[in-house]
Amino acid sequence: MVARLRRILRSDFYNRPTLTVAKALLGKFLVRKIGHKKIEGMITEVEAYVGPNDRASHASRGRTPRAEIMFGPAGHWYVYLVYGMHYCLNIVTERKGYPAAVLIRAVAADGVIGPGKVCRYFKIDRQLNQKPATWASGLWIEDRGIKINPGGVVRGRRVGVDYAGKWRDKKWRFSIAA
DNA sequence: AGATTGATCCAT
DNA sequence: TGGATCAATCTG
Repeated sequence: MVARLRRILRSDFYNRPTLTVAKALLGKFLVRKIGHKKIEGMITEVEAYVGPNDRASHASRGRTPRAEIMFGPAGHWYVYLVYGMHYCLNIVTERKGYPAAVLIRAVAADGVIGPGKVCRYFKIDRQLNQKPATWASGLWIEDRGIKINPGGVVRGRRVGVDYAGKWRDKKWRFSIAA
């Protein structure tokens, strides 16, 4: 019997190039703790939003109150409302002062679900915005020893960013091949 | 294909 | 202060 690995990812994991972090997050486990209950699922799809010039990123308009967290240190949650009804969950990456984050687009838990449903399923709302991804905050990511080999990763264009000019075609969406 | 929904941002 | 925009989902 193999010992069950459960290692909570720390800030040094997130404080690396965003594309590296995005790919490395595939196969990791998102864990939500509410009281004595836990909600868990494996991350299956992510998107990278990188730097101040990425027009698809909220940070491209500078340090606005909403995007400010993306300029902060790695390993913090960025939760925001889209379309007036859904929350999206992102984890801030790279060094303080460089705005970047990875959007958690899909998680395998009772079937694969999209970004709005991820937040509904995991009971994530703005209370978690700007909180660290630690046990204390009630939402973190664990390494459970699952390795995704590079051949099992699908690369594609990001979703819903047709307005983003030359940044539209960046293949910064990564998912686990079905 | 359209409705829904509201925070955010920018132009006025 | 008002209007356009939006990293989504559901319904028909």
